[in-house]
Amino acid sequence: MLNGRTPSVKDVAAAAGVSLGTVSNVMNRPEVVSARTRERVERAMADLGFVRNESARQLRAGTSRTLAYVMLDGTNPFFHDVAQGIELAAEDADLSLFICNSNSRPEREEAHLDRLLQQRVQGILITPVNPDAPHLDDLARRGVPLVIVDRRRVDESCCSVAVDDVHGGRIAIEHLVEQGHTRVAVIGGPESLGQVRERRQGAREVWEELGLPADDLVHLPTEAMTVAEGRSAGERLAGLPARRRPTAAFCANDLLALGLLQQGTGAGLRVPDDLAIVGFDDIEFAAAAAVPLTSVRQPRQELGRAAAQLVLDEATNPLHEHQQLFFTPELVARASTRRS
Amino acid sequence: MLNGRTPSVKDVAAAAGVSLGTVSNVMNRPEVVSARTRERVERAMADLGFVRNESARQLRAGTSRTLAYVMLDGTNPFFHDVAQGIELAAEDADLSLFICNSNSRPEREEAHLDRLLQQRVQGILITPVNPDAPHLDDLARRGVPLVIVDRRRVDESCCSVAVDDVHGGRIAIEHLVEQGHTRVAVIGGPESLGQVRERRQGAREVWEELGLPADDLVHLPTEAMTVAEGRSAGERLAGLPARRRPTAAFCANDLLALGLLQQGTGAGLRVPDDLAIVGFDDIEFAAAAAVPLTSVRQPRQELGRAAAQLVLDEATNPLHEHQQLFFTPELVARASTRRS
DNA sequence: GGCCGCACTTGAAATGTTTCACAAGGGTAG
DNA sequence: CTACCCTTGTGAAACATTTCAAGTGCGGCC
Repeated sequence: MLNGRTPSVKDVAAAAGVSLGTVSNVMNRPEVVSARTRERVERAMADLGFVRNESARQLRAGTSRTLAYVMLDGTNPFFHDVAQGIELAAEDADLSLFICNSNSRPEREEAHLDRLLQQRVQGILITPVNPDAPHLDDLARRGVPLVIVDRRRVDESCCSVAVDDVHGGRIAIEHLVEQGHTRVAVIGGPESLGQVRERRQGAREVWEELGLPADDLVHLPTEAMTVAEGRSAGERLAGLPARRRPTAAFCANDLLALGLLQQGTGAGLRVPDDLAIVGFDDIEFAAAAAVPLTSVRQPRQELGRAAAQLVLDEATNPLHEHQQLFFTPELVARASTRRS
Repeated sequence: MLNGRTPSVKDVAAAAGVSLGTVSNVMNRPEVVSARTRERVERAMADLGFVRNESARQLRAGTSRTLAYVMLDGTNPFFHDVAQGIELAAEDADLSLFICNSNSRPEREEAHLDRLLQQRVQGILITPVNPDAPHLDDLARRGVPLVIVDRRRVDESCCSVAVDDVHGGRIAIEHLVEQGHTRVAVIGGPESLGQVRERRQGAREVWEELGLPADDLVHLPTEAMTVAEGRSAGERLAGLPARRRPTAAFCANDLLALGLLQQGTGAGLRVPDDLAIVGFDDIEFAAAAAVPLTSVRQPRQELGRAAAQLVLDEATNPLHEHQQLFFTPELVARASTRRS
């Protein structure tokens, strides 16, 4: 009778000798069906190996049971920690999480968003290539709950969860100056990333406030935030004339810092004595580096969890108002800046 | 007329003055509809901001456009590289990829599989906690295309893609012995992981073949394959009496190796002079460690890509036969074993 | 003029679930 | 005995799409 098909509620109903509606009730409101029938239906389900068809459920209900996170860069563990935080919150709300990766390419990002729209996901969390891109407005206009993670829009037209990057830049530099450094490199790029700009801005602010000469805060731009680019920055650093060469570096993220660390030690520098290094994000590998890395810690999982809560609020609470959540990063001092 | 709803084909049809069927044709077989009508329909779609409802499509078509990968441990970058390979293949086939993470917990794994079944995904790729678990049989019996990644079943009852772990263990030890080591630690666990067993088995085989005393291959079990466990193994290693203490360690994965490396250098050991280290997987951070790590390289992305191709074959080719794909790992020698 | 074939379009059926108004039956209060 | 309620179960409608057999109109050909 099933001739190979996967069984449907109809088959279960037939097998248990009840109506469709009753089977549905067993699944969705078991309290309204008598113990005897319920048992009979459950038995039939087990016998037939029934599995509810989520598409049909969703079609009827008009809403899916999934959230989605579009991450910016799958090679950076930071985003996986954020995703983990989201997943925990999603699990609590009994939702699935769809994880996508734009790999910093706007066209991939758009393709993913398109798919997610088609899937009618309940809400979208995203660390966008460009938080002010117009296709994000489209989403908001469509009424899809949307939260921007680890960035924010200038016009605050949707929720966002981020860290105070300017402050992060400040505490990194304060720490280095406290350690006695007076010539510091600031490494990061591309300039199009708001975070790079803000972290550097924080650095510059403090530098100025401390009355240090602007020339001694050396800006080394990179093309991406990767280990490889960190190494390349290290080479450029080594190429500077000795009297201009910084004794410390503040990297806009930990991957850059790890690359720099590797290149430096490979070239015979002692860290931190010849070159002190501060990273940003405090990914797990920062602490596990052979010279454990001082880093500006972002509450990675917490970021994700908070973002998920915002998106759920937007999805379920009619009185929802957009919020810009801010976390304050902290400096975690480790061996890479500790004077021996 | 739409009163807030998101527009459906029906609305588009009305707006364009055609029937439902025609709108559907514009989307799915544009060649059968005249240029004029097509244009009119497309205009209507754009005006209304129509987005196809994937649930309805899927319900009618009976098949979804998604694959899923259930990874074992989200904190290990290795699995993300595998996922990346799968994603590339999925993208080529115009499919979405659902990424889940079981975090090595069987109950999370089952919960994820349940969900995926409900979603009627086209195929499932999984790095299971236990490849021989009966719930995997269920999937196969249900006819869901299934590929096991980086493990294999003893009964070969479904496709799998893996690396020859015994061989990996062999080349790691061969390399260390070539470098002159005659007392070597083998670090890894828990024993329930087939890979740990096989990598160690390869190590033992070579050790024996070379006629070295069994006692000098020291087994240090760990509770998990994490950086933290690597550090703890390092402490135990340091606690051994000097004349029994190995001069080299083969770790069952790179996270352990990184932990060991960190603990060792922190305790003042010189790597590789006092302690040589070989890891396994060759994750990106292995090369980027401050003492770049010698590692047994798995073709991570390739593994994922091949697995995706197998699952697609099973999903689309009626003549599909289960295959056990094997890749041969290679040793990548770096500073952590190079005698200075 | 009638017929055929072609290019395009239509409308209804089907997919699997949930919901909801309603029915049936049994118990209870009046 | 009746009227009512409560519990339990029913069956049809609705969701948005795709598919397919059938229909429409048109031009050409005999």
